[in-house]
Amino acid sequence: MDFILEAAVRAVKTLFATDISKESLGLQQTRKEFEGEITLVVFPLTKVSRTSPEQTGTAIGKFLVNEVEEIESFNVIKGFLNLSLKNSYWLRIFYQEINQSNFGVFPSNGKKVMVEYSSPNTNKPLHLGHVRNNLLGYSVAEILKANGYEVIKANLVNDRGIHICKSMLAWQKFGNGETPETSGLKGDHLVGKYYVLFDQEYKKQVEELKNQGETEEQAKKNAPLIREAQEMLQQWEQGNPQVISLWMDMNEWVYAGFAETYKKLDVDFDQYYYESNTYLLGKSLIDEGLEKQVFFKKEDGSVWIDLTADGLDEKLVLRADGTSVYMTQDLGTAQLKYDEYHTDKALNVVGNEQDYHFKVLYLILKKLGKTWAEGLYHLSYGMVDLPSGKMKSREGTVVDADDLIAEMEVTAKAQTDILGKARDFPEEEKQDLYHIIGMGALKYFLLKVEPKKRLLFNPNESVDFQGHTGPFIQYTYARIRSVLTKGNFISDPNFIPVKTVSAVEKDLIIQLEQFPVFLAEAAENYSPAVVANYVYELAKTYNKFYHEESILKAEEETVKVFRLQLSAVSAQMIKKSMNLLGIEVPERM
RNA sequence: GCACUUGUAGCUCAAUUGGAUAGAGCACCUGACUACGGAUCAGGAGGUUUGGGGUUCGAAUCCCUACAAGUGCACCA
Repeated sequence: MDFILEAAVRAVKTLFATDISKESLGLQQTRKEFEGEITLVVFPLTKVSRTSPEQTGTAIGKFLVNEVEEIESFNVIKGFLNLSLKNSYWLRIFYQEINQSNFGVFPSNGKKVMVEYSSPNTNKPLHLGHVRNNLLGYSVAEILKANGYEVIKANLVNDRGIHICKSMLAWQKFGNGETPETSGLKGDHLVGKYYVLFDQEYKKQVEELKNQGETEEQAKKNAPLIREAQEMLQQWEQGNPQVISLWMDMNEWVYAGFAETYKKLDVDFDQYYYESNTYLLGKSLIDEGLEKQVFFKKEDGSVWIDLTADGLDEKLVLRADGTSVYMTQDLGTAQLKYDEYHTDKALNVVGNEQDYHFKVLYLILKKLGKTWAEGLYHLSYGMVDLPSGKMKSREGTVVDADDLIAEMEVTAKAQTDILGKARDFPEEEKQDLYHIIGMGALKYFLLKVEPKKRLLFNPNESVDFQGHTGPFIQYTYARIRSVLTKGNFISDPNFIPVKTVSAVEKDLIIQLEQFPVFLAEAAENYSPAVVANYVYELAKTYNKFYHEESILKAEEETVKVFRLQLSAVSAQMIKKSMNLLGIEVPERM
């Protein structure tokens, strides 16, 4: 559309004797209710034209029709100059851009980005909140890849700390040697069971102590179970062989469980980091900071940074006993990641409860003089809430990831059975289909919302399969595939181009042409929701086209071929967009 | 208490980054198949964009203020 802007600049210079920049002009798609495809907003130009918006628009419109070959006609409504472009222009866009194999493919931009996501604790199975994280991280990584970045997907596993010791201790005390094999439980669920059990037993002890006259605070500190857990953590840090061995066993169970869930979610990682390896790393950075006088030491030996000048607090970066805190560790991990990959950007996909932490983390790194810290970004997303409020794993009010996935497949099967379309599919294809549709519904549901907004999930109302949903888009794809098959479509370079296009066809071409724009916007905003909304609009436009124009019974063979080509490209763009969201599309459903 | 985020139809979400009469889906009502796949399409009804000020030719969007919800403010991670 640059040529229109350039012509408009010339128009302003000729008509009003003023130089303006292209950037100061606003082009937008013409609203559906008006004639035309492209609209120039002329309000800002009335200052230099010194006439009404209507007169200004008309003057520029006349100039453009005369000067620009591709512009067919114009109309002015209020301060909006609506331009209609010639059929030949839209057909050229279709044949020379959209219908080429490299359409929508961004060349490498030579930049490297790491996307850290998932980052689970190893003391309990994944729940709906983690699902949102995983889908977001995966999708953003794919979107960046499609924008020409080299992407490294990383998973920082939180495999150490007091919470793991709680599961370990409960297992030791009450587990009777239970394993995933003997219990038939998925490893992460088995470990999670003991995490819950710990909490239950711990609460009992606290109650007992309170009955004996201790305050709540005292009781929470003095309960034998928590003391034992703390002791276990100390032993872990000292390398006690029994504790380490138990820790390794239970972590293995959890990893096996996670691997299964990741597979079902279809997410993957190029690099794993383990906090048990990285938690000590930050200490050299603490020394560095002390040397540079970015940090200061208090009398008790603890190390702090004063961020009050930046409107934040004083923040502890190293304990008095010399052990590392969360911040120490994350400073170290950030440095480690940079040293290994020298990335231009690095994202942390982490919930918005940690907004403050990352703000501080990035600021500290900048103060330490790490220029690469400019490329760090916290992709913060809202919590997933239930109608009853927040999910709490210890109170059993979580929506478990594995249960949810299974339920989605059951619902997908039920829907498919009602419609009866897959009745004679082979059994294996049916199973695949239920998974594709169920996950399509779930993933689309979670990704169509802007990341930073909180998400309400009602487990009692199953996720929709109609309307603004994943299955709607999948259906559109499957139907196109069906038409292409029936029309014996093979992409043939020796086609005869058509000369005219209908209104819907034009809409569809415009929609398709927008793909790279939205793809770039999705990357800029780190927002899969942009892609989700785009592909929905595209599917809707295609469906309208499908209903209004006959493809296989087109008036002429050339028109039929054109419509098949248009359909084929639409299918490709739908598939491509859905894949960016981590959603598969079925060939039939 | 302080800080950050959010507030749009009954419900779930959009709004080309300040542009036209605020758009979709679900739910509700009315239509469209002797079929290129009805998980679709066409139409109806539904709004003081939380309230109040301000900036602007123009505000859901920017500023101020009040309210509501969420999150954070550990020598936990």
